[in-house]
Amino acid sequence: MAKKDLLDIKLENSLAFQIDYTSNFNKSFRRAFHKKFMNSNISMDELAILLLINIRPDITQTALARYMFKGKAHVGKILNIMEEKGLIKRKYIEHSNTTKNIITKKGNDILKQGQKDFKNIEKKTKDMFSLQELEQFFEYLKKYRKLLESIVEVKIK
Amino acid sequence: MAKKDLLDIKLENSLAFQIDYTSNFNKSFRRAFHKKFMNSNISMDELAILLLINIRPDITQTALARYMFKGKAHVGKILNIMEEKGLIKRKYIEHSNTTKNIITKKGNDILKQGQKDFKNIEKKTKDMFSLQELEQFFEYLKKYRKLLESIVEVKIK
DNA sequence: CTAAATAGGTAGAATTTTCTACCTTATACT
DNA sequence: AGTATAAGGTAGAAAATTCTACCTATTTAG
Repeated sequence: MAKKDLLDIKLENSLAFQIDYTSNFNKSFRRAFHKKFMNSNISMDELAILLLINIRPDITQTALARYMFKGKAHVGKILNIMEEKGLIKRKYIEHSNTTKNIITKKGNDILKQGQKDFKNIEKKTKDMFSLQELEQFFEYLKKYRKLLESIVEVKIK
Repeated sequence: MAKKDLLDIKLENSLAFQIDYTSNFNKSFRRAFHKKFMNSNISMDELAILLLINIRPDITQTALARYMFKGKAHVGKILNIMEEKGLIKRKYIEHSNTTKNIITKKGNDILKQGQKDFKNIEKKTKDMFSLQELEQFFEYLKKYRKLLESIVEVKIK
């Protein structure tokens, strides 16, 4: 297993490597999770979008992209697929040059299920991390992003 | 800016979202960093591979893949590109069914430069994080990966 | 009022990454 | 020895993501 090997190599002391490693791990997890539990054929990105729209019904596609740190073109494609799947309905708003994404009945059902799955993860999270630890963890992550920003400007298109 | 907006939305309290956000941020950073500083036309992945081979000259392609949490097919392709670029020389070892990747002079020069860039980041890291904080950060990341593992098995092909 | 700059959005090509299947060799087992 | 199983690798298709350029509408500044 990779994890054990990691102990005897210097690279593991590098924060950049650690984050990267976790980042890739996370990505693989998302895929595996999706395959195992999302019987409704929805990706984690799609679920994240449903969650975001649910909280902020008027969120624009560009704002979605910023939250998710993906390109707006990419998010637009995901949104189109979501409409094809019947999870949302896209409606162009003439006087504001934006498209409103409305969660359908089907989308809402899946959202509810997804929220359950999310809650499950959050429960597990709370079992493993105290509130204080969690706050600190967030703080570290934020600090790390700031660190990166201080080296080059990070932006999306 | 997305960062400010993040404050007034519940999703930001989710560890999964935070990690994901940082993960994407990190990826964008790598790209931006590469564009700005890696005048030698080498990607961060390629540099990571050089670093790994440098530490462990006999590392196999599959092991590389495990460290980097990518598929071995993908790493194989990166290695081929690296050979085309003249960073390494790939040499098939008959009696062991493995391919040894040897860093060339050119690869070594770039490695040296890359190590400098890395050191720079590590210096910045040490300015921002105390040793204790860093250890804790690593611990949190490890714990997070364990958390994910407890939900579904995460693996690469 | 008008021109320039900005923000939301889309299309299509290009790139990156993953997945699947397959080949070869080494190792384990009886 | 002989066979099953695992490990290192590769090829090619498929999927995900990014990039570039463009269009439209809105806002801003002179």
